[in-house]
Amino acid sequence: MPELPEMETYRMLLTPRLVGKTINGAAVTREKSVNKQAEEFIAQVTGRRITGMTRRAKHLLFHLEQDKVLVLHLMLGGLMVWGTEAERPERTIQVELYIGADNLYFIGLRLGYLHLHPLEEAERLLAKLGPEPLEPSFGEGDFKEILGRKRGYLKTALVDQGVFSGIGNCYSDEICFQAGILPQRKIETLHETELTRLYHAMKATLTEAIRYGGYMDVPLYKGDVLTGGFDSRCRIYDRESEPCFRCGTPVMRVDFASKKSYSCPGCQH
DNA sequence: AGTTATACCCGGACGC
DNA sequence: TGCGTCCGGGTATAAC
Repeated sequence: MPELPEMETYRMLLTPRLVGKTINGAAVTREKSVNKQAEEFIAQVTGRRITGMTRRAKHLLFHLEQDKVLVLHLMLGGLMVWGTEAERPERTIQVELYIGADNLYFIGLRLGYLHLHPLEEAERLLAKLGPEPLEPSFGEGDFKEILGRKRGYLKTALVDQGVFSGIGNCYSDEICFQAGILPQRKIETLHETELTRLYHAMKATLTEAIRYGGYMDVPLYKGDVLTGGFDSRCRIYDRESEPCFRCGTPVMRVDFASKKSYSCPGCQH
């Protein structure tokens, strides 16, 4: 599911394609995906220029003229396709934006949404999110202090958007694997050196995932060779029973706290 | 404060 | 090909 690296990839790829352009129109085939009546949503985005693209956690923000912002959360299974009318995906499309000669198609918005807010309101809605793990100012000391305040399972804290933002099911497992720590460890049992490893694993894993375009399997546009490059670099996620890349032990799926989680019982402790 | 349960939502994968 | 069934999973919320 789209997490921080996937949304950051979308942000990077869409910025040169959208910023400075004007939304010529829109279509809403699933009204629940937007926060207004379809006609009102279309009327309010049409004619507005896109002034910038930013990301906060798993949210992608389309900044529009006059301090309006479209806040996108893809939740489970949501994705975007950028292409001409002829390249319209053979999928159910919930929302589409017409921008220049191309369309931006929003697909798989079941629980996901594209909400239009005044900038102030959007900021207020996003204010309760935890710090961005890749902010350069987010240091090892901050990481240890924040995690040290929590109890319970390590994985639960990693995917908690109020603790660190943007990490989901896949990357929490990848981070734990890289750090050599089991996701079902209780936070209070983690040693100083393990916290250090987790901090560096978090930075390294997310940075690498962004560099390779995340693990989404549908290209954003025809000829997009970046999106999804991390899929083949996932070390642990969704590899149940396959040999661990580090020690050969079969990867185990352990479900706890109503989450599925993959780890290696051989080299994660 | 942590933990668990539940609702949300429906496309698409799967089985027959 | 067609039709019915059911899963997925981040987030908000409530209850314990």
